[in-house]
Amino acid sequence: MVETARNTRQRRAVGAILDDLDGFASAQEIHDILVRRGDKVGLSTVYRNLQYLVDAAEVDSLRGDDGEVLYRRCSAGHHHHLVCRDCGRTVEVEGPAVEKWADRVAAEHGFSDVAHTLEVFGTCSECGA
Amino acid sequence: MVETARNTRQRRAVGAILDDLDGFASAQEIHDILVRRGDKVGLSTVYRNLQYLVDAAEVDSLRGDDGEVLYRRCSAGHHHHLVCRDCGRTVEVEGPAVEKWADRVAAEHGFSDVAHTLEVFGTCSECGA
DNA sequence: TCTTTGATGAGAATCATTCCCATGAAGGTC
DNA sequence: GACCTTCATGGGAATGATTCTCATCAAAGA
Repeated sequence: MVETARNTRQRRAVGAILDDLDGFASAQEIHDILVRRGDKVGLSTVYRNLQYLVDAAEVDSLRGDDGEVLYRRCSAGHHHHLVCRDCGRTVEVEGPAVEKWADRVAAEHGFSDVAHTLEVFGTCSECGA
Repeated sequence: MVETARNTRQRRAVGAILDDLDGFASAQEIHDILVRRGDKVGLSTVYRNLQYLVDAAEVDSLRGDDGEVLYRRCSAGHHHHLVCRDCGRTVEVEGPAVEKWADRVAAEHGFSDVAHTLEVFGTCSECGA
């Protein structure tokens, strides 16, 4: 018998929130939304399911300024984020030049097995008004 | 009378550790080194002084995978880091093209007040052997 | 030496996140 | 549908980094 992830009410609820969200949100925020909405889901369960989704590459996570981890459903493939630090609104962006730069710089210094993190933060046009 | 930062024993001790370190270290690690060395410095004081140094741009900080904040004395000016994920050895690198790319992308999407985080991780030549 | 005032430190407080474990419910099987 | 196995859940405790509090200390100037 093959092990499959169970399709629980709670897992569906977390997924539904992520579908509705435009930008990144913390586990606590997602939990708050669920509670306000009337879905009873434990905080531990929210964390667990977010982690499942991250492992399954269905959700991207990044760390905000204050160290909180933020989550967002994202498209496949390597990309970076332009995030509004006020409202969290996010634009996925690509930077082929950056990828090449990182690889080149690493190679120049003899580093192998290279990875990089790159996020751009700013204030979006709406929040800046 | 002008307000100046006082040159305390504890502040000098934290600075001395940073001078000796090659790579990034956490506040707790720095505190451990001080204690082992026999310098009696409170943990709060280590945090405070590191924060002073960061504010004074004498020290760079970044967040490791586990969310811990790491500190390292760095040269002035905007730069990024190529960090060995095994031994922590760090090379400061510059990427003017990346800066421009980030600003351009942000501007294209109407974002203002732009900042970015970029760190490159890899395995250095020594650790890769 | 004396005074002023920022600096220190020990522990409490905070906050996100993870752990624990008794209970619940998917999903397969008959 | 009843049953069983096993993973999922949840609520509260535990963890761990960081910050806060505040009584006490010690720079640095007068």
